[in-house]
Amino acid sequence: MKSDPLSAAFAALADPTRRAMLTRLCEGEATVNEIAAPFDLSLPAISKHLKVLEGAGLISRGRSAQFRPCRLKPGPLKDVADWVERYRRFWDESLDRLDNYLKEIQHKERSDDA
Amino acid sequence: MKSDPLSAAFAALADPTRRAMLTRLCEGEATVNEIAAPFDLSLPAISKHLKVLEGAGLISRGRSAQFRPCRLKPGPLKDVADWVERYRRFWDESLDRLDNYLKEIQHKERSDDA
DNA sequence: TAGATAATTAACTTAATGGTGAACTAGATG
DNA sequence: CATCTAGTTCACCATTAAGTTAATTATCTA
Repeated sequence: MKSDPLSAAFAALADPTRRAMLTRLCEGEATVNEIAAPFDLSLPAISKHLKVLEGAGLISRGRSAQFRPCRLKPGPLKDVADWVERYRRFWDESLDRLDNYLKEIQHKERSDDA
Repeated sequence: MKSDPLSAAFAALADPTRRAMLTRLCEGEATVNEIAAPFDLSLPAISKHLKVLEGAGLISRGRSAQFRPCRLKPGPLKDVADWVERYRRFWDESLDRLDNYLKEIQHKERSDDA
């Protein structure tokens, strides 16, 4: 993994387990065991995933008693969104082209029917 | 790397070299050597990066003579944008909170002055 | 045909990732 | 104090990633 923050964010998001963890944290703070519950993974594996998310700045962790509650830190998600947004015109254009193509096809088929 | 398309897209984007390649392709089609030029990397390394991008569906490659021109295929970028967008309210909220916090601080400092 | 150019494939090294079980730390509670 | 709960760290293993040089394929051109 490269060390720049944006690369770290993308790398952290490249794992479906970690994305699911973030989705879970949308509902609010959760302990490690709560986060672990849906996954068929050992606790050390969960702990490592959380460390990756924390390293990317996507979550932060507190302490209360023997719990280490995690919460979402959306900063890097905004950076990812900003980076990707610069390409919006391309997919908008592509969809336009697809749309035009489909219309063209339909038009042609209608002419064929006639 | 996980095999689902969204994970593949995030993983492909987790490398600054590959992100720079995509940025280059915003300007239009380019050959492998053109893409390689700005980087201090061997051609096989470039070739591998392009294969990762192609595998993630982020570029497509044609052929004309001995050239293999690459072009941007923005589909997966839209999927990434869609995934990340679901978190927008969180960073908006955070910025709101930061904004409120800063206003509070300023207000407090003003009271201190008084 | 011979050789130059564009790019990929092969074989290999090194480092990082993702997982495990076992041992450990910290705090709550009988 | 003894023990249970929450979670991390350690030591290890298998797989994948990212890079290299050398060899190979495909196409154009003298």
